[in-house]
Amino acid sequence: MKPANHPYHHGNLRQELLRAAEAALEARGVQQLSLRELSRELGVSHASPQRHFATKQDLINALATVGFQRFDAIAAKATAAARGQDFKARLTKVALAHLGFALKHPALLALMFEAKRQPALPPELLTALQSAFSHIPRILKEGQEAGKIVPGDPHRLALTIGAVVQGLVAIAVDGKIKGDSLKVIVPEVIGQVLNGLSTGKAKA
Amino acid sequence: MKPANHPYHHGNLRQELLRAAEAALEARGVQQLSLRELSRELGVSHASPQRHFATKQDLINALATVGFQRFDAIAAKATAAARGQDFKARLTKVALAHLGFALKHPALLALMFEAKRQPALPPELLTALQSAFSHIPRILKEGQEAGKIVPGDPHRLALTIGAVVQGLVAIAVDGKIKGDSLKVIVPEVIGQVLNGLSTGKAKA
DNA sequence: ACATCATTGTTGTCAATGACTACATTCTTG
DNA sequence: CAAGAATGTAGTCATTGACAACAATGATGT
Repeated sequence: MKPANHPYHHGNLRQELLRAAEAALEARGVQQLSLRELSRELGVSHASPQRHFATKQDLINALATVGFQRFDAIAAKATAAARGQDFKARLTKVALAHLGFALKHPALLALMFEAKRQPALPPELLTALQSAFSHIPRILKEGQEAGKIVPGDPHRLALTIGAVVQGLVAIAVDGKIKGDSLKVIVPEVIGQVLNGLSTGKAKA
Repeated sequence: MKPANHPYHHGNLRQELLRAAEAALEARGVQQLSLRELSRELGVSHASPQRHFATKQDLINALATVGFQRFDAIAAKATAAARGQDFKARLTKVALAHLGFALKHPALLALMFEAKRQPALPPELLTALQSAFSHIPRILKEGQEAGKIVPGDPHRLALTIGAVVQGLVAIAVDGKIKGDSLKVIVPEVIGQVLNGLSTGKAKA
């Protein structure tokens, strides 16, 4: 009846739903996320989301998946940009990339980590997740092979750095680190930790 | 009508609600938490929770508050038990206490951190939260005053250690650290980081 | 071209939920 | 022991997620 408004087939509903959902998520939180409200917002019927997300949890999982994919893309770009640079510089770049993402999309990040806790992770979510968390261990492994840091179990070393970055992210999201000081604090913290892991003891 | 079953006044409904809510939380997740279901479980009417928690969010906030209080108590006990011990030992004890709590109550911890993200924190929640996170900075400050670690800004140092512990917690909750190896890994990671922060460079 | 069928969107409905109101029972306290 | 505060109950409402039956569009093979 209203082909002027929109054709019967939206044509891009899935993407729009994800977009609107992310906006609503950042604005009102996960608890307030309502499929029907999203439908209203997009001018579609209340049942149309079902064609793209069988259940509300599926929409949430899809949100988490694209979140991890973006997370991954940003980290990959950061490592690429730092190619050839100092080992520590690369690590710092990736950490900053993580933090930048966290500060830009705090609610999405929270949703991502909540989704990670699901007992049965959807395969795509698992893939996106693994890829997103592969960068730091890879850089560490390279640094280890170059003899820059203590040998030991690479898994544990990655754990240490991963813990630091993850913790920094959690703290930064809480607003405990003011925006600009990030570029100062992150290299400092990374430096302190690397200092404890490095083979040579150059700096004080 | 049924004084045999239970008296008109439950007498302890608030506590029981919190208990049942925590159980349901760990069993089925926050999303599935239902006030009516809790009421049924406790054999009370569907409206009775309102007398104790005006809104569902209030129940969640109360859950988060008791969570932080327990968190705080455990950390306090750990520091007390390690009184007089090595600086590093005390830090490790607190970190282990944090991790122990996290592994015992993963869903509650997730809820706590989600609750922390609320724009307007209830005062009691804020108090409990601040108290729970006061232990590591205090130990660090003591260590700093004793000249064990680099002077610098104490806030930043606390940030570093806090980040590490928080990160370890997040990783441990994911099951990435198998139960027993905690006692090995945590001191190791703490040692590595402290190594980067310490004034003297004793160990390799 | 065009019939067939899968996609995608719509309307209608249902049970469950959180919140609200009016009312009942019990406890407290002056 | 009377008055009122606490606490619990029954009833109701709008909203929600899920489901089913149906409609419109798009794609495919011949």
